[in-house]
Amino acid sequence: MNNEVVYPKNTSKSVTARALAVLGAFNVSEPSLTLSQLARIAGLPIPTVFRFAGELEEGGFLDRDDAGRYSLGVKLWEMGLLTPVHGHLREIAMPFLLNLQYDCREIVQLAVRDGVDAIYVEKLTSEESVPVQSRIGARIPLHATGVGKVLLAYSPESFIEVVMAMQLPRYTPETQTNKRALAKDLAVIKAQGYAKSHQEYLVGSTSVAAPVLVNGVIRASIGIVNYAAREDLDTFAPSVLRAANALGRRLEEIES
Amino acid sequence: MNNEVVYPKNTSKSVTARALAVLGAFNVSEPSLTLSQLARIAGLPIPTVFRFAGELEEGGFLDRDDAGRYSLGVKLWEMGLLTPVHGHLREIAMPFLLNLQYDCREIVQLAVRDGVDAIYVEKLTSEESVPVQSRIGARIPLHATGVGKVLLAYSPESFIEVVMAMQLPRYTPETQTNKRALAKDLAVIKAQGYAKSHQEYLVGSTSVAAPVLVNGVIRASIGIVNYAAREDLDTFAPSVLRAANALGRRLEEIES
DNA sequence: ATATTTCTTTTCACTGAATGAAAAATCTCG
DNA sequence: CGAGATTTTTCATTCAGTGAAAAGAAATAT
Repeated sequence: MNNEVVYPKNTSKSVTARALAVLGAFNVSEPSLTLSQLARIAGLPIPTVFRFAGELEEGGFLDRDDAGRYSLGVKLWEMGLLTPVHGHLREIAMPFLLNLQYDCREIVQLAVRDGVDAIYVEKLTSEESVPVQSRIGARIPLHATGVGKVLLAYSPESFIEVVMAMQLPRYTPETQTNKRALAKDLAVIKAQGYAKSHQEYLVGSTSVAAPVLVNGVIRASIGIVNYAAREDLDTFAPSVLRAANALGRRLEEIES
Repeated sequence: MNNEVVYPKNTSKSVTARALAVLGAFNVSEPSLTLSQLARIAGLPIPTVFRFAGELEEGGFLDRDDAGRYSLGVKLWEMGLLTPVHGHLREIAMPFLLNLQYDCREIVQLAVRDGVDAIYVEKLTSEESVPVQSRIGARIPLHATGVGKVLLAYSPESFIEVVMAMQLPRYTPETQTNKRALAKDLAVIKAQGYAKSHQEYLVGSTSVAAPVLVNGVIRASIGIVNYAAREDLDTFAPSVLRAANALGRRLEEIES
């Protein structure tokens, strides 16, 4: 008589990796999830997720509302603040961005490179209606925006080659997907010290961006954008440059 | 012959809790740690932390620099952005804060209540030299600051009683630690719709704060502060009120 | 240059903690 | 109120985590 229960092989992942998968289930369009959704997205059995979620909630990594829906917890937000990208860059950059915003009243952006794309670390806009363009944390291509091209232009030659070797997606008719043309763009940017971009990513958008150099090494990029096809945006180029330079100097000062 | 090795009892905590303890080892003053420090602070054996740290790094939750020092990873920052406090509050509030900053050029703060204290969700200042007062993410008492007292004043009576029953720490000679006097303060705040605070937390600081009400329920508090004993700060009270009201209305609109 | 200390990484015998099917409890909605 | 979906508990089973010890690297002193 064979009444033994079959316990299927525990698939690959470590306990820690599974727990993290639960946190990883959330994303911008689904910032709040039920237990079953969580389990489905994380690819784990419901009781397992139930256990993890309980522990994560305990630690403040997850929140659970009255309806039983989970969302990421305040603890994660607090930890994010301890991250170098926030604590060491955004925090220091903020006054410079604010003053730039004050000067030109355009959308101000701060971006860094992460892997082969750029991430918006901060975006300041006084427009109350939220245009979902360029959320903070959003990843954008290096070859098709002002801040992106600046980050690329000042990167080491070896890295530029890696990016050039990739398939460069086209977003608008103006996107530079031709490697030779892009290389020329980058040269121009380095020559004049800042980048102009005209609807290369989004039709109607124009941007001006400058590098934040710390002891000559690119650290971030500051830019202003206008989505309403404003042609004379580069009258603000000196302001953008001033902000980027000042931030670079401030960072040098702090790190010395 | 007894040569058996003694394997001591595995102390209490679950695997997940231990992994999270590793992340929890970081804090504002120690945003970057070596393996040994990490192990000491987390209270775990080095090899255990070594294993965890490897997995956490794998998932982007930790970063390791060339010197081998660990810091919290970009993934955590990205997750923090998905948190309701950022995605649903800070993001929407930002333009209102920015415009308020534009109007009065004072330090602008956005705070929410979390447990029995307030947390700064955003702080805008155009001052480039960083006064470490009120970091974003910092917890501040409810009874001794402008934004705190507003959050308290508009909280349910039952919660106010809980806070009143606590020992209210004194920070300056002006701090309201007397329960009766504090209750009167709160009544005044509700009557006039905003709070004034004069060096109750830090000598020399003055603040004005107003509630962000969503369908009549307190959600956050917006304030301006000046650390240079500026007496006439309340000339900006109408601006602060306008910003807080506008944000409240915007949130109602979005949530309907 | 060499010894000493400190920190990081690997190994491995051992077991405690995680697992998930199944059942029970609870919630939802026609 | 009953059928279906979702959440929570239970529990027999075993697999993944454990941390002492030793080896390997770095940093620091002699």
